[in-house]
Amino acid sequence: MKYIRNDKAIKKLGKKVRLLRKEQNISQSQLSFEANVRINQIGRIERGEINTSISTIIAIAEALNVKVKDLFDF
Amino acid sequence: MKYIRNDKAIKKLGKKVRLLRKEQNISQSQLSFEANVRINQIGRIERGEINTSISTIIAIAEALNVKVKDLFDF
DNA sequence: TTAGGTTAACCCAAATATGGGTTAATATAT
DNA sequence: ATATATTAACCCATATTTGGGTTAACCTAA
Repeated sequence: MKYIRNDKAIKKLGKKVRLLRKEQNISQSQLSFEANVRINQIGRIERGEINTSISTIIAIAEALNVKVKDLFDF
Repeated sequence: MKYIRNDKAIKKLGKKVRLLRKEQNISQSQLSFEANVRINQIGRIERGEINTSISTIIAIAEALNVKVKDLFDF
């Protein structure tokens, strides 16, 4: 991951997504469908494995019915 | 831009970056140096041309001395 | 006008994310 | 214990970002 400058924040973001998803009692599969992001990506994002894009994060935030800024309040 | 689902938000983000940069009276070149992101990327992000990564946005936020969430308050 | 600084607009190679699929592991319920 | 659902962990091809560079356009001051 040569272009990743801050993997701690990426992991925090992943945990935040997982937390919000769990709070709403939905599976990765359901979030995948709602956000139109492949379940592979959802998993990788939650595990903090990838440096995902703004567009993907926006789609996930919308699917979780939260503001994008709520995913970054750390 | 096949993976971009929300180009309006990407354009808003670019405008926000440019606004904050102008407010601090620094050039793209200076922001590029501070964030360790190439000036090409800074320009493309400000113009809303690309769907940049979380890592790059975090680096830019830090260079602008703002919270990441401040870039998404729209 | 001229020089210098700033930004835009290209090009290319490499790194990474994404989509799409499969299979294994793990948890959960019956 | 046995299904069933959920998640992890792979693989690959393709799309996109990023780095790195160059050149042009535009502005501003000397």
